[in-house]
Amino acid sequence: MNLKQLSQMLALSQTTVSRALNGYPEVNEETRRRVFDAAKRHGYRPNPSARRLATGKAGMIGYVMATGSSVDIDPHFVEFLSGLGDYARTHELDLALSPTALEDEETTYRRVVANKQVDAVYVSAPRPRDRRINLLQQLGLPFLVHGRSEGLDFDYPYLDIDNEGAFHDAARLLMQLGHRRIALINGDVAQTFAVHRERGARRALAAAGLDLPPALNHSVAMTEENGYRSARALLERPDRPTAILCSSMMMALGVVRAMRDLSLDLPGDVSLVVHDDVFHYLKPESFPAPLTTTRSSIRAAGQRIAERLAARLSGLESEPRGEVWPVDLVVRGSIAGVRA
Amino acid sequence: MNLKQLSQMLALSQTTVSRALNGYPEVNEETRRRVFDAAKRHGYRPNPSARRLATGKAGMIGYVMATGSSVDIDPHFVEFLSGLGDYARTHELDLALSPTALEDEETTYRRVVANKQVDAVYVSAPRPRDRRINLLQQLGLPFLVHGRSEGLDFDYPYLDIDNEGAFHDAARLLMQLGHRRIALINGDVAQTFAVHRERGARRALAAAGLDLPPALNHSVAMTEENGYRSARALLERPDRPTAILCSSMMMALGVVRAMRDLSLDLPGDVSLVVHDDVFHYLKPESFPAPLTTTRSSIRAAGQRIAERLAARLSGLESEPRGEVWPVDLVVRGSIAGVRA
DNA sequence: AACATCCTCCAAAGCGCTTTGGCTGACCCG
DNA sequence: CGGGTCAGCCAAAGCGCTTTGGAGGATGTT
Repeated sequence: MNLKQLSQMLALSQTTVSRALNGYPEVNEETRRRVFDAAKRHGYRPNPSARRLATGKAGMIGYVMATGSSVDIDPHFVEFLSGLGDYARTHELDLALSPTALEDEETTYRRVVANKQVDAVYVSAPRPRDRRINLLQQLGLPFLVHGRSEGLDFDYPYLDIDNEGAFHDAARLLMQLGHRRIALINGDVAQTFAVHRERGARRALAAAGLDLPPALNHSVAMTEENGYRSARALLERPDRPTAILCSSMMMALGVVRAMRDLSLDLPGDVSLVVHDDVFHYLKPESFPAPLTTTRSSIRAAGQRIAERLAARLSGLESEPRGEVWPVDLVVRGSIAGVRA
Repeated sequence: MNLKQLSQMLALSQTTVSRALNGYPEVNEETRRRVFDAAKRHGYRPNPSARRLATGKAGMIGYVMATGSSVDIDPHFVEFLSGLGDYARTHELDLALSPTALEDEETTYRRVVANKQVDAVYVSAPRPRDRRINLLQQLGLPFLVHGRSEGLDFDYPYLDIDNEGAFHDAARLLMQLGHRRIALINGDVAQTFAVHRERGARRALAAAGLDLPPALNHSVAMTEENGYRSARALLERPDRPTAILCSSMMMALGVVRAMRDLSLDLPGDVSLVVHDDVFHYLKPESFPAPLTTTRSSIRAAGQRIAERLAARLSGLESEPRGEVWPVDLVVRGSIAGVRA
């Protein structure tokens, strides 16, 4: 059943039927009603390909996904997708994933734009001076960044959490408990979130006249194994830190393993604060001591991003607004006052 | 730059240019060459929307993704996506994700088909008598199943690993080491893979005249917490099992936590074999004792599935062929002979 | 020399929708 | 009562591609 058939059925022109369905004002309400229910009765659905061709709108949001043997997609991505889906499914909004080699990212964005495959894209894991953002700005494709870049000379729409504030507060709390040697096991500082977390920790330390020496500042890919290695390196130092800030639950697994290997008690010997993105499959309570965490649901972020993206598509949102969510600091048993 | 412009440029008809580009035979090789390089020089790329409308082919593969508060997307999905992307990016094949509420799955599939949004779909996490497979068969949309269903009265294309064989071999190995009370902490038996794993374990046990009593047979969602709970329940029994087969690394984390809480030694008190889907962020070596695993890379499966899906799109593959991969049994330190 | 055959290429008709640019008749106003 | 306004509808022109149904020559056949 297509437009033509439907309009013949109703003894109306395609124009009128199309307009009725798309909510244009120049059609009698009575007629509109007739059209709507004939459409419903016959299960008419406009053909998206035809509509795309005519309007140039795709009705999809896109994601350019870098893959390849050197690229490990973040497990966070799934959680994010869940959130995106939560919103999108209620709006029949689909997501187009365009896989790309890391080095062809730019080409892929250009292809996606040239082909009008999507109306907007979201970009994740932004870096300082992220080239993708520059590119998208210049290509004029609507986008939304999950996270933030830095050092860009224009505004752009994003949704980020207050990573700096979170790690600042966490560090301050540790210092209030008497800790002075605090280490950071961070994600890759090529990514902005990691830069921000380091900055937050430093700011808190600086407020007490303290420093974050390179030896106590690790930046690695967020895997269990890297968490383990970093923790070993830190905890085997003669002046080992009495507290650790850790950027991911996965790495935290490695940290507690290292502590065990070294027979260190959590939180007796070392306090631990971890950032928790809220996974259903691994919770802060599942550790030798329940973890104190900076918590922010990545899934909720996915929902919000889909919502804003949809708003941009329908023209409800247009300014390059940044949105920063505060982060909960949830105190549990993995921190303690420093030993006398 | 569109077809019309390009053909004017070449003083040829659109027909000829289109045919030249699409490899039809009725065009002079000399002409074809001219066309090809004019196209390249001017960066001509056919507009996919137009092509879709004309041909009815979408050039995308689809995935109907159930989301919702009651649905937790599997972390395995990311790994799978990586694999799919590895292949797809070299072929400019995009993936369309259609989020859906669990209860609207059928509607969503129908929508996707009616809209001709994709040329084929893949379905994951199949269940016995999976209704999606029936539906797709009946709708005539090409598809490929990752995993297998059961109890269907027709053949369909799938890629699965030999879950039954894997758990059979693992159980047999444990018995060769003298174990007699072997427990299973399985995924949700509503899913076929879990059914197969149970079947494999049972078959091995039966060969030695042994049984898998309900008390030793747990089927739960594969989270750390569930792994912990199941392990606690098992290990607090007076006649606790001396070995555990576990369906996921995440659950295995819970298992070792339970063992620790109960001061049980791995592998001294309890042997452990775990299925490993090969994640970069959590490895079998990251456990109190390196885990003996049944190993099969889910990422490799993703690659292969993309490859077969592409073959189906281009008509190279058409029979409903099932493909079953053997699973490695990798022996590491988490198993030991049973104590005297 | 007349006719059949290829080989190349082309004009034009879709694919199903949106949108431009009217047209018609009812209603209002001076 | 003639002209203007406006609501409501329509025909037709795209959007950019593929594909059908030839057409025109060159070549080969008898």
